[in-house]
Amino acid sequence: RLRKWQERIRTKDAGERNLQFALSEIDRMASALGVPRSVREVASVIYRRALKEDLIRGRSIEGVATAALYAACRQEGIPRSLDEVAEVSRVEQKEIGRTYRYISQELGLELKPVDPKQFVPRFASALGLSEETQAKATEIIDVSAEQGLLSGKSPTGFAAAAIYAASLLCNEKKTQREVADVAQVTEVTIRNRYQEQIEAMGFR
Amino acid sequence: MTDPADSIEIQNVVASTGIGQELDLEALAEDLPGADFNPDNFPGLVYRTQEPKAAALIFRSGKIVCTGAKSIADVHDALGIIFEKLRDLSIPVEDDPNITVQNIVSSADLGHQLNLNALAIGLGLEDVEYEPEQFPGLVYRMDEPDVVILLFGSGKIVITGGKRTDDAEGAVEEIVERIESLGLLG
DNA sequence: AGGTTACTTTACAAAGC
DNA sequence: GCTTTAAAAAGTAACCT
Repeated sequence: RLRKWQERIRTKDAGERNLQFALSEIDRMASALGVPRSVREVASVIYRRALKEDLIRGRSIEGVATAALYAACRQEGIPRSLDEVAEVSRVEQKEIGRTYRYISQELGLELKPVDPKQFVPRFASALGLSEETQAKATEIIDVSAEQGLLSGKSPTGFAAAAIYAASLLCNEKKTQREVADVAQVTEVTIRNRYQEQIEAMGFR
Repeated sequence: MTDPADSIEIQNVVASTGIGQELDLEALAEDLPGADFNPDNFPGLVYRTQEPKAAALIFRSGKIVCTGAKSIADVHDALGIIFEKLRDLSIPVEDDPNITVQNIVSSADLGHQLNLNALAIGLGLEDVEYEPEQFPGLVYRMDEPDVVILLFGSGKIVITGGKRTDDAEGAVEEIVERIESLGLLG
C-alpha cells in the first residue's frame, strides 16, 4: 500500500514537473518570438486542454507545447509561420505542423485559415515601411484574394508579395531579397505572387 | 456542360495477395533479374513489371503487395506475370490466388476554380483540413463513400482511400452536390 | 531569370524494428 | 511510430545554368 501511495506521488510529481516544463518552454518560445503575454496564456490553456484530453500520448511535450503556441498565435490573430515557430523550438517544422493539425482537430479549435493580412503590420514594420504602404499592401491582398488568387497559396508568400508591390507603388522600395528575408520565403515565390497580384490590381 | 464524372481517371491501384508459400528472398533476388532487395532497409523485395507498369513488394511470407497499376485489370495482369515468373523458378504458386484491392487513387476535374477558403468554412472546419502553408490542397474526409478527397484551387481533385472503382464516381457526385449547395461552384 | 528535381499532403498493404 | 512502393494534385524550395 505504501508503495502504491509513493508511486502516485511520484507520478503526480512527474506530471507536475512535465507541465511546468511545458509551460516554461511556451514562455521561452513566446519570448523569443516576441508575442504578448496574453498569447502565452492562451497557449497555456490550449496545452492544459491537450493534457486533459490525453493528446500528449505518443507525442513529445515540446511538440505539443510548440503546436499550442502556434495555435494560440493564430487564435489571437497574430500568427507566426511554422518556419518562425520552428526556429525557436527544438521540434522540426514538419512535426509541429502535424501536431498542430492533430490537437486542432481533437480540441475542435476550428481555426480559420491564416489571413495573409495578419502578417502585414509585423513584416512591414520590420522593413520600416509607412502606414500608407501597409494600407496599400492590405488593399492588394483584399483585391487579389477576392479574385480567387489566394486558394492554395502560402499566406506568408502572399503577404510578402503584396508588401513588395506596395513598397514599389508607394515609392518606398524594398528589394525582393529584403522582403523575402523577413517573411522567410524565397524571391521566386515573391516574384510569382507579385506578377499575379499586379495583374489583379489592373496594373501592368 | 461537361460532367466532372467523365473526367475521372484512375491513377494508382494498390492490392495485396499471397502465393501461399514461404520464400527465400535472398535466392529470389539472385534469380529474378531486376529485383531490388535491401533487407536492412525494408523486409520486402521490390520487383517492377514493364507492361503493365507496376511495382510489387514480395515478402518472405509469400504475401505480395502490388502498386502503381492504372486499373484493376492491370493489377491482375502484373501479378499474373509475377506468378508465372515464380513458377518458372519452380516455386509453387496457388492456382488462382485471391487478390484484394486495398486502395484506388483517382483524379478528376470539377471544371471550375474553387475558393478553398470559403469551401473550408462552408464544408465545416471540423471535417476539413486546409493549411495552405503546409500543402495547397484542402483535405476533405467523406463518410459515404468512405474516401478522402484533396481539392485544389484549380478545381482539380484527387480521390483516395476507396476500394471500389465506383467510389470515385460516388465521391465526385457527392462533392459536386455539396459544393453546389453552398453556391461555391462557378 | 529560367529550368529541373524534389519535397509537402491523402490512402493502403506487406514484415520487422 | 518508422522503413518501401506507386500515383495525382499545386505550391514552394534548392540548385544549376
